[in-house]
Amino acid sequence: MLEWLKEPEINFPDQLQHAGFEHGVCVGQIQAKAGLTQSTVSEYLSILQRAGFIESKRVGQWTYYKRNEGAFEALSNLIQSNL
Amino acid sequence: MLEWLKEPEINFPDQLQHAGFEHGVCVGQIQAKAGLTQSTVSEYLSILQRAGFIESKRVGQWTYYKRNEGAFEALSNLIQSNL
DNA sequence: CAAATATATCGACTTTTCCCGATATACCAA
DNA sequence: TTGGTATATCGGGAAAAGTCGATATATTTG
Repeated sequence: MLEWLKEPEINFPDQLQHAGFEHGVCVGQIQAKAGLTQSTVSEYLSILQRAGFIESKRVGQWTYYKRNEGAFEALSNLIQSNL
Repeated sequence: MLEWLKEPEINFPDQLQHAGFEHGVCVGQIQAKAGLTQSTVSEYLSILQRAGFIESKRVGQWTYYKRNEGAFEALSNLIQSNL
């Protein structure tokens, strides 16, 4: 999912017809692509958010998730310096 | 354990009296510091080795493990470029 | 407000991981 | 070769993570 969110236009072309990608990709799109149930994907996304790898933005009835690039940079640096 | 192996002299001073750190630190030393059983530590180390993070060298009845710094560098780069 | 849609949360079940004791293997010393 | 020490492997029980269906919450539309 994290890799998918790197290129929303390529991995979630369906969303383009309804909304842009300013705030990220909505749960339903990710769920469809993942092939897991709605509840599983929702929980998974919330875990990634709590871990800081993605951010969420509620817009109407949709919740959009997008990557927090800083977290990946930080993780990369952490491995390089502390591990 | 991976962090411990960064500075063997500091984290495993006992070993200095018996051997150097050229080949790393032996299982017993790591086990004592970890506070886990011998079997658990042995298995853990073999997993880390299979993953490429450490290398082992058998010397007599001892097996010494040391870090493979390249693996950490590679992981850091992987996160930065692919994730 | 009622129905429809999107997402979140809950409880249970399954799968995986963690960690142990027991035992096997390898090596050394006498 | 026998006994002692160090490490590896095996089998199982406990803990954690993954996944689901059912249900709750939030939002939009009529």
